[in-house]
Amino acid sequence: MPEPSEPTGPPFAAPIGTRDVLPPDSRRWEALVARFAGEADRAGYGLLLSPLFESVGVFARMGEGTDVVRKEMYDFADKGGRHLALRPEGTASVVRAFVEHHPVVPWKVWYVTPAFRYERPQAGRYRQHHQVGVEAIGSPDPDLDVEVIALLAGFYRALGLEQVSLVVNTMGTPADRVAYAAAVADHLRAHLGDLDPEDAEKVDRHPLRVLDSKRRATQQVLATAPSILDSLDDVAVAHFERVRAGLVALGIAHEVEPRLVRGLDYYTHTLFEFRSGALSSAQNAIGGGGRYDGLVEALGGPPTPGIGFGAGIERILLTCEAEGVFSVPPGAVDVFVVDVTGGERARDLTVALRRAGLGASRAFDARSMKAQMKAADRSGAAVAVIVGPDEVAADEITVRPLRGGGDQQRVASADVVPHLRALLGEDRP
RNA sequence: GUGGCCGUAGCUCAGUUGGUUAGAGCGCCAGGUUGUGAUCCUGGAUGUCGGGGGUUCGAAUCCCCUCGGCCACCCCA
Repeated sequence: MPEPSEPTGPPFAAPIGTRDVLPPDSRRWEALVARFAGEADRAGYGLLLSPLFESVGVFARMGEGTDVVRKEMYDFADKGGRHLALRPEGTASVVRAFVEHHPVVPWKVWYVTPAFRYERPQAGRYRQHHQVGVEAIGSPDPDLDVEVIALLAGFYRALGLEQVSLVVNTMGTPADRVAYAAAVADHLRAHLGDLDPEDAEKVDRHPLRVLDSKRRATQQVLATAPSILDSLDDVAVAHFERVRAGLVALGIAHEVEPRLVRGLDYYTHTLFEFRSGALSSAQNAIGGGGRYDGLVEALGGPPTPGIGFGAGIERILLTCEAEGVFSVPPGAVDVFVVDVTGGERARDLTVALRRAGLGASRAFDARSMKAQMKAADRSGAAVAVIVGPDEVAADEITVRPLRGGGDQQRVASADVVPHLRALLGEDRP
């Protein structure tokens, strides 16, 4: 027992950068995930469930030079001394599972998962955020790139979002990528003194990351940097052309941004990012991905191409709010049982109604009828079923519509379920 | 990791140049005669003013530390 003089209050709160999502807000999450699942299912993608933590090496394959690997991972040693890490993004685990189970290709899966990164939180950025995503592994066909991009574009559209733009780029073949990185590094080294100091540090470690720097000094140097589009081989050009043609054919507006790099090292060929024009914060990337034709091999599998995307649930919901779309009504049961005879009848009737397929709730603690009716109203139920001494004596119950009018009436106990079904509509179970 | 702003009831916020038992709206709870919600009326509970320390006769108000939130950089979803 705390001393009266000691400060009270909860000793614990959700860790920095994390949050609880409570009802009714969580309804939006349910609905968003259900919508995504629907889109993915219809495109032939199956749900993949995989562990939230992996050997740290699985994620390290994202690139030793990336921030996500270098300083943002939640890694730890378990009691057996294994070096593990909480998933910082979705793709690596999927690829690991692919290598482990060698399914028939193309392997098309979707997922919904938390992702953990040790960063300073701000608007639209959390230490635990959540992503939905898909991966399609085993085919180099550029039309698969188009399918994946179209899937995400269709998801945004299904939510009602309109202020979403798509930028695409290509990193070319793995060889192109290496050659281009070298060319960029050469260029940057030639102008090392003119670069922003922060960016200058990255030149050796990760020259491509410098390309999308927003720093003014660096921008000057970048103006004369070589473009990836000039150093692609024929295969890469053909791939990119086919992807763009597919997007055009499907009416998916997009722009080519040759400086688009994205944070993960494994990308080859197609790279894309969806941005919201409705978010005021700097965190406007609401989904992105690309092709990773070397990653399966890096995780110990045979040379196998792959492509996928991840999309951030928090940011998507922020965008929906900003655009005023995808509002989800609060959950509601069909029936609320009010019992002022002690509660046994409410106990039995709610379960009976649920067994009959109806949504039913009730009040507890033997509260007054007024209080129970208040709770009934708050529950969102369409009707209240009232049980009092009179009803018990007559072996009846009272059915009272709570919205949309209609008079209450007494119904024989045996007829409750059919009566409610009729009242609630023909589409009821 | 760097910098700026902020932290008062469950929620949104007032709190005058530091001055008596810290307020409002919403929400919650209970009443408004004997069994009926959403409207209306009345009443009530809840905060040791994020936490700790300091200055002062006196601190929600000033100072320091700390925790947390927000915003920008960075990075990304």
